[in-house]
Amino acid sequence: MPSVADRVADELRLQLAEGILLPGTRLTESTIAEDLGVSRNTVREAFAELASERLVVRHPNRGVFVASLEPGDIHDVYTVRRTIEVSAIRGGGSPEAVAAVRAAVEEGKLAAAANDDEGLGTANQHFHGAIVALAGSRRLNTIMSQVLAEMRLFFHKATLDAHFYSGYLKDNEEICEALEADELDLAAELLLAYLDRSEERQAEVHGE
Amino acid sequence: MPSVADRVADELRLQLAEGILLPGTRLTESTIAEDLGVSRNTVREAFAELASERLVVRHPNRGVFVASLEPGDIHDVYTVRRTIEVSAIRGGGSPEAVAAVRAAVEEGKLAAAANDDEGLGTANQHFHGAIVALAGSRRLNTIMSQVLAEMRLFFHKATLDAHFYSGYLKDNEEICEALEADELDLAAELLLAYLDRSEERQAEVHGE
DNA sequence: AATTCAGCGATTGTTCAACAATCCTTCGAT
DNA sequence: ATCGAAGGATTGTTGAACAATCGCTGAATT
Repeated sequence: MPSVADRVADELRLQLAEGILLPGTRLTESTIAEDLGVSRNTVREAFAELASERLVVRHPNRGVFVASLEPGDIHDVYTVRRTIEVSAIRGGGSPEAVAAVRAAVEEGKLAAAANDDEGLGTANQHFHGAIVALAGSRRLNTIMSQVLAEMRLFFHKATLDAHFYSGYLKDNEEICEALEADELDLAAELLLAYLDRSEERQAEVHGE
Repeated sequence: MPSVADRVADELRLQLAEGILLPGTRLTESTIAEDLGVSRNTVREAFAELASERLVVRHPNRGVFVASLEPGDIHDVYTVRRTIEVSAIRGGGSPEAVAAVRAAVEEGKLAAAANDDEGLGTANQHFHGAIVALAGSRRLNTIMSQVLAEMRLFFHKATLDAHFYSGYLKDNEEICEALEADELDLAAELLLAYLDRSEERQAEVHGE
């Protein structure tokens, strides 16, 4: 039932997440229209959607390019994450919402046991998504999922280091435990420290 | 140099903010295309833009309608505002950013002296925009401006009461003073209380 | 009288073809 | 080597067309 434009956007989102389309790549309307067997106009609508999610940047009269994050953007993204995630965890959340956080932690453990780096990454994203979901706000959830989608864009460079996420497992476990014990201030503190460290690493990998 | 689609979106945004287009109104592609002298396809792109800002809702195969916020949405919007604004004010901000907050307060005073209800409303929005700007994050700023745009949609009912904003002046003054005195916790507390009260009022006006 | 349903009109979703405007590049002139 | 002008490619925008879908009207049925 989803419109064609939506499916085109989905397909592109997928290719962006998979790293098939790397930051900076130019997306030509006509070629994508041909490749996916749709009209140029439809591709255009899909582009508008992706642009509103910052996955893609429009250069007027020049075309759309896969968004590439500069150091400033990295800090900015983490500022958003600190704001939203820390606030969400400070508010606690329903038992089901907390259970979702726990589930994400376990998902990460399983992925680690299976040596599944890809799975580890998505588990980590689920974890942080679940944390925001604690606030129970539809809008915060969509904001967060957009931010996470944006981050996937430049995670590909980061994931070259196979052990990139491995250290996060313990952090997530600790944060989750504090949350479950209703030690919200502690949980918030741990989360904040985690985000700061994470930003540092990203800056390293991405910095010049 | 802005594209035609952008100008169409701007025009519609204006009409939405002005209350010319009220929530629930149906927007027909062809009539808008004619009215503004552009192609239907271009209107379509503008719709996509507005939909991504939640100013407008797409009902597949039925058309787009001016977004109308239900009670749940009101709470949701205020949840976002509490999260972002309180976090921003807790972080303090550069002297210039604080000065911008002060400027918005004075702007409100002037509007009040001139009995300019409209001006009072925009001054209030500037105030809260300036608070978020304290965080110095581009993304948080755009998120906030979208939220404010969303709120303008249902402010029209609220503004029927001419004294709706009048009470806010003192609040803003106090919050600003606390901020200038670097009493960030106090400022955050005042802001939070203000937002809670504001949500209550909105719920009253809008609630059934 | 109320209900169901077929058909109709209007609107959206999508495609296609065209053209102006703009940008990038290449090539030639200086 | 620098500069600028022509050329090609791509985007921005339009207009027209058509299928799909929705909501409604009005007729047939119970």
